[in-house]
Amino acid sequence: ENGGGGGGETVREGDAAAPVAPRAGAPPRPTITLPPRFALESLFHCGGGGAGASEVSPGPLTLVSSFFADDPESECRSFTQLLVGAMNSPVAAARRTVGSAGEQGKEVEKRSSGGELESGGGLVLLGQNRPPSLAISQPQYFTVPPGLSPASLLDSPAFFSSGLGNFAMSHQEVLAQVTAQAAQSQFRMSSQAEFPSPFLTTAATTSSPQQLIPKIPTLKPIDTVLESAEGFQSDQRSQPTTTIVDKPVHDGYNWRKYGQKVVKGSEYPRSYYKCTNPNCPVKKKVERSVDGQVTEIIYKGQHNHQCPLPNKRAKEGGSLPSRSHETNGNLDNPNLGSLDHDGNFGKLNNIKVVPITRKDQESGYETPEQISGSTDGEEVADVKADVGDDGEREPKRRNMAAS
DNA sequence: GATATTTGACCTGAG
DNA sequence: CCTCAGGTCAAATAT
Repeated sequence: ENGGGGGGETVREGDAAAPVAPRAGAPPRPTITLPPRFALESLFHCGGGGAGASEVSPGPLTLVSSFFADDPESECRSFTQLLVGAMNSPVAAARRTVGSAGEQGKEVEKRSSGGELESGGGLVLLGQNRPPSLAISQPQYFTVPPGLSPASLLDSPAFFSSGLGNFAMSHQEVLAQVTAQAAQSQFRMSSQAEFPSPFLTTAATTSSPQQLIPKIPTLKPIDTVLESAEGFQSDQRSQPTTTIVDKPVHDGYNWRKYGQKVVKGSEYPRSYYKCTNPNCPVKKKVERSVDGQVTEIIYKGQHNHQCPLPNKRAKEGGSLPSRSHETNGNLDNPNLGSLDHDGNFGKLNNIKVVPITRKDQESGYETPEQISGSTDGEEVADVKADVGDDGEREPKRRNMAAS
């Protein structure tokens, strides 16, 4: 049963362990050193960031989306598009047909066809919620961006060498790879485009898009060297595994780990985090390999607050400087628009944003628009229906107390 | 002492 | 109804 296959994932821990191993000459495995929290924050959510950055903190996804939409030149498409493309590709199709796809496959399929959020609590993959306005460049077929793309991905040994011979590669694996790689690209793209962060700027100005991949990691860091991930390093064409790096829990917000568990599907333990903000319902699940490399991150809900200041700890919570209106319960920040599902994106591997559903939505902060560019009343309806209370959870313990 | 993490137990929902 | 798996709680422990 170890089959899970997934496992292998080919994650070479050894390498990962060696964060910085600039093998002379060969730039094979760039180390990913992410900038300290503030960098990420400024990059993705807390918007603050850079001077030039829009004052509103657009969600990472939004950024990404808008970036792509904005920059056709890059030929890079949104993650969704990438996925779509991947799914539409013969190979993907073949895989689907094969039926090896698991639940995830279903999700993807749905997305590829509708591109809409699964309000039912489905996962929303990165870039999924591009607002209609941004969905423009959605190709019916997908084009392959030079720097990275489903095609190259599919074309890559990662996919083919292992999958070609046999479509045994689980859909999940494929998805993971696509996701990760796309995320990588988005990450760097958005970084360049939207955030003139010193780090990024430097990287952006000094390297070509493609070079950025390896570069990003080098964005350097002040002191926080996050583990490196295989996926990131070497060229995207040959990395089977998609481990990205970064300190799992730092995306600008403060998280408190409240649990960890080994899930069946993955051999890696999954950690559960909650946003430390008092009323923030956001949670996230982080899966990491034994090395601590993040293999998957799933966000749930939306922050009902601005992200804490970089230097300060979350506790300050509400005292964010000028962050305009953070209407509680309704951050309808136009920019956040489609997704700011809490600015996540900090991590790159598999990033999923899950709309709060039922019990998770105690606060019901999200709005349909935010969740998916498409208005999906369901979500909200659900939220409201369930959100009777303020946010306190009165879950199971009730029973305990009763007894 | 306060806060965060770890970890085993418990609860819930799905099959 | 039972079992399994995922998710969460909260005491213990660490920082």
